[in-house]
Amino acid sequence: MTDPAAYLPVLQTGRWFAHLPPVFAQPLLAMAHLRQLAPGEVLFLRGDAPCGLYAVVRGAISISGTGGRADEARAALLTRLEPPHWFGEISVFDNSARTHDAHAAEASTLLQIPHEPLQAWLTGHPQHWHALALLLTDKLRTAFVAMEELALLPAGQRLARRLVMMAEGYGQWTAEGQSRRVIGISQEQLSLMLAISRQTTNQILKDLEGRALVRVHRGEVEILDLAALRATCY
Amino acid sequence: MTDPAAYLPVLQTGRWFAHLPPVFAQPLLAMAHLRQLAPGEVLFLRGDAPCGLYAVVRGAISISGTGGRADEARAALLTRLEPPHWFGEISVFDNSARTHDAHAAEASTLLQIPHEPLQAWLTGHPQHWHALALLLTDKLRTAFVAMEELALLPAGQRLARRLVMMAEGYGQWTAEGQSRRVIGISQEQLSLMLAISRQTTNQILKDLEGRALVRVHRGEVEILDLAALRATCY
DNA sequence: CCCCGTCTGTCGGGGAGCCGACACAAACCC
DNA sequence: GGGTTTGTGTCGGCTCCCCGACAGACGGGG
Repeated sequence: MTDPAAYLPVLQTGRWFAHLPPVFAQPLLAMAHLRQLAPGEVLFLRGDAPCGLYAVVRGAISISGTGGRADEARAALLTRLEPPHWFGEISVFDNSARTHDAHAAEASTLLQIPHEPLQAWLTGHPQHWHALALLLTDKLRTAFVAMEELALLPAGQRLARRLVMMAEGYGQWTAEGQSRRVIGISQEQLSLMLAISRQTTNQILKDLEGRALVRVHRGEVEILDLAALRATCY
Repeated sequence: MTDPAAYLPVLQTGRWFAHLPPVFAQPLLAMAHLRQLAPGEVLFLRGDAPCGLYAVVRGAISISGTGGRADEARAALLTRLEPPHWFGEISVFDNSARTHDAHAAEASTLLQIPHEPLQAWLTGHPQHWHALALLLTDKLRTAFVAMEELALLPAGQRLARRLVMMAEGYGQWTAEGQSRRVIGISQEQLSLMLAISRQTTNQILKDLEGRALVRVHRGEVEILDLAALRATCY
């Protein structure tokens, strides 16, 4: 499977790509290269020069921030991107350094639209900057919600909300109302995403399990009652 | 002073507007209306329909989020926008509801570029979507930094960093290395921006004052030693 | 199969920061 | 000028959550 177009069905499950006009979607695919990543392999690091736009079509990519200086170990995990998420668009717009580290959480396949060809094509078809900018507004709206939750909500509600969001693909799926039953993530990683300690995360999950809202397995959380889970967020 | 062009000198002090090509800057000004706001007056609320793009040219606008439901009193203050800040661009791009409330923190003057004329003009000149999107990337980068600080840093360092950012106009000024000596904001508002209680904010400020980094007045913080203040952030 | 690395479950101590309370000072308004 | 409103300074109790510690469970590789 060396043809990016083979992943069209996956890409179509994403809200952004599915709504793209064909005159933009087709050139995007035509410019795309396939990129295979082994588990743990680094795609780019904070501060790196722009290298293009990416889409996850298989596996999962961890987006994290190395807290300040290199000698400081504490890292914040921002999110975990699964198909059909697009990312890396900030540098496409402002031509500046990467804001975060990106590395493969598991064996993954990416579509890469390299920086220079993309810039050249957009220069010739500037009306499509608008559609591309919708990736930015999506992320900005998500970031605002996350900030507010981080500032105002106690750990339990933050965790519950994040589980709901992850179960629903962060609202990026084409299909309305659909949700994933099993979320594949370790408690450790979950705690890093929420700025909660691993121990507290475990405690909250156990509480949710006791209330029959989720079931906890090794390396994954199974959603038993999404509606009730959403209700605990208030 | 009823002509938007009269505020050109103010606008030119902003990084974004100053770097705009004249073929975009001039039509922007031509479409702009002046808007006067009394202290406390509401410009728009979370959930409102798009009403255009704004620039602060006098006074200050508070951007805040009403935490979830109306009956819940706790509100997070996101930021305080002073000249020559532009804002409101998210809705310009995705045509969706406002993410935050905006109200005048003091008597203010705004430039408003109404939604429909702006959309129409951009449809005719789509290459300028790119420049407009730089407002989005600026805010996204700022939001990422804020999220990481909120997640990882203790209250004291967060406060120190925010003071530095405010003294430097959030990096939006054309002039390099310049900074404001006095920041006009009450401790109450400062605490809301940082998700710190009013009492703790006061305690930290008093500590900084004891170390001769700032001086605290009623409704304002005076920066005495910006370099030393920046050093306390690590 | 067994070993070892990773993940999970749980306890208890300690601390940062929240919250209610209250006194006081500065601006503001008739 | 007197009363009101808004902002500042400060205390002590309390709570949520962090953190170190450790034991057990699972799973993958030699």
